[in-house]
Amino acid sequence: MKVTLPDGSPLELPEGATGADAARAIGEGLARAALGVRQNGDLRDLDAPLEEGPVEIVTAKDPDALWLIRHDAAHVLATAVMELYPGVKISIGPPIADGFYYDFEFPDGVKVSDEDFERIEQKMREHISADEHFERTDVPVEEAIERFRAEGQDYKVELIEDLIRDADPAHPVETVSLYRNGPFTDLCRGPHAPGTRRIKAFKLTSVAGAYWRGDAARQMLTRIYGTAFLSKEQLEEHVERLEEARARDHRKLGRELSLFMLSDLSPGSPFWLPNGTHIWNELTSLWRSTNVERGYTEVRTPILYDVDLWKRSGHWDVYRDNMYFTEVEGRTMGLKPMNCPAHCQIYKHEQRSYRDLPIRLAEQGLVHRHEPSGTLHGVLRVRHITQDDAHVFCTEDQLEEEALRCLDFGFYIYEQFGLKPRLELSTRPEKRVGTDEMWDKAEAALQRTLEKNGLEYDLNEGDGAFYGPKVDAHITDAIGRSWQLGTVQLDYYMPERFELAYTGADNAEHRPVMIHRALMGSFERFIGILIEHYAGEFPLWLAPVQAIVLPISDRHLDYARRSAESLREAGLRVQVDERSESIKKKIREAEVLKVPYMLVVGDAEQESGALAVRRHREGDQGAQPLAEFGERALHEIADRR
RNA sequence: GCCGGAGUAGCUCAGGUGGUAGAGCAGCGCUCUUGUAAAGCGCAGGCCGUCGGUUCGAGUCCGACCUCCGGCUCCA
Repeated sequence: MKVTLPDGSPLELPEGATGADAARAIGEGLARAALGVRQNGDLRDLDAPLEEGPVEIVTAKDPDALWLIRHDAAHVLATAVMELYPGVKISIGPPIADGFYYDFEFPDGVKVSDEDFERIEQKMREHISADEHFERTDVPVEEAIERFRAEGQDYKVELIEDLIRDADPAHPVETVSLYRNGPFTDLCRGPHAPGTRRIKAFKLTSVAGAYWRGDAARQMLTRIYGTAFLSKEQLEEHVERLEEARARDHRKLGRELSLFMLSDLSPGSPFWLPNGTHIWNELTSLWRSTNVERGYTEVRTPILYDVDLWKRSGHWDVYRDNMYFTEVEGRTMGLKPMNCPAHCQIYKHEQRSYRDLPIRLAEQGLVHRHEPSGTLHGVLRVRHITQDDAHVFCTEDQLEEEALRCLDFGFYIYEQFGLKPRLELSTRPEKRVGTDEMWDKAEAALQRTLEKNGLEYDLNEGDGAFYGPKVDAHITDAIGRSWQLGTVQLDYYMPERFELAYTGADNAEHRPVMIHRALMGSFERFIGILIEHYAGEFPLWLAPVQAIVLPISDRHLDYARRSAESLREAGLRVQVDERSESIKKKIREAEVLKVPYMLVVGDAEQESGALAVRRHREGDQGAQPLAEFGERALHEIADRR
């Protein structure tokens, strides 16, 4: 048979040759380095028979190599756990972005914690040094079911039964593949590296609960996470990267830089300290000025409403469990979890003409959502949420144009911070309102908007809001979690529920369409993301303390104070370190607090009316006249650099 | 909400098998008056998350609850 190598050169092999044969034919070194083989875009076992055509030998250099050995490592983990914990049931164990995991159901009363890792890792090492071969066999489904049932591996039985059930009737599933390494056999699609020894470095990282099949109504399994690499150095680098990431965790920086605090007395509700409030206020003023520029008008609405409003809006039916209610004088009131019903009230307050549309109402909307206790996370997931919310009321004809404006606005905002979120288009869910024509139109409008502007996005089918499709902007935090920032949602439903109307040119009543839109998402989350994005080293315009004056000794205090005062008058946030500490210490502390400018003043500066400017991280910039420094700083702020 | 782990001074952390708490940094006081990442000495600081139980005696053992951490489900 004939195969072609990536460089185009042909290779003649005997009939039934495998990837391993091909590698050996090319060279003994490649044969040793080979982990798998790729044909027609599929990764396959090295000892699987080849097909005619192009072939690629996968080695450690291949981007898929990590995926392979992490998958191997998951099997080795299960091997070790099966030996150490008789009676354990195994479910699934895939490779993931940073490593792998395996989900187990341990026998009653057995709890696994990270203290058990050493023992498990030890057992894993034994199986790795034995270099157990991954051997694939394809067996009839009945046989596989029999086998796993006899072993009491109910999850495997369920997996196979589902495979059969979900198969395309034209191609029923007749066999499944099993992979055996040493004493352990697992239901597995493969592929695997030739042997366990290819796992050069691994480490178990954490244990956690995980629902079987991701379904909260089903069994909670124990998930063991780990990671694996092709060399010890890679593993060490990975551990280092994790530590660096932890250093920019917004919860740590929030405390160290005195940005916000959290209290047991109001879980999920940040207290913004003076430093954090400065950042908040800068964002507010950016928000306010850009909203005005783009034709929005700002409104303010209550946070507490009669429950009738929530019944009318549909929130009572679908969102009640996440809302806070209180009773006053026999009347049930609910804290708003969203601002849309409030803005609908404002829309309804006046008679509207088609000439008025689009009406764009913006609000720093304070909403409360009772987020499940286990989901709270610093300022990224809170119960007290201040959205940079807006609702655009427009005609159907205006919908596409308005959606585009919203997205464009979002990008403008993200650009100010150098953020590059991923976009997701979510389409009609199963449970929805409105006609198919409406959905067709709304989805097409959003999609056209994205594509016309050459925006890349992932399609998230069936994940839209019950009233309309949406485009979300997502961003990843320091520890790899993904968060939704902005959202643009088209809505035909709310105007219906609230009987919103406008008089058209035809003098008849028409129903407007609504766009719900938040760009930062919430100030809380956005600031959290910014803290991590900048690792606490904010650009000058956001920095809570923009400059700190550091007198060399007490006799320079007066000049220090006067300099600070003059810079404050120019509009800068400036402090003075008045303590009788050494200049070294004052500098060190200002550096640790990531203050952008340190202004050292001693005899020389006092005499010439200057400041010895030190930039955070960059060091001494030399002396500058006070006025000149002020000018430069103000320019830097204006440019939002 | 679910599974697992944790809660000791403002912060970071020590306190085998029960005998009424300790360090560094921060804070305060004194000395030093300093030129670009930590001067020295001293002092003060804790209902050991909350409530209940076991015990002569609980930071340590048991239970419940609260909060936090890592995941899962859910979400801006």
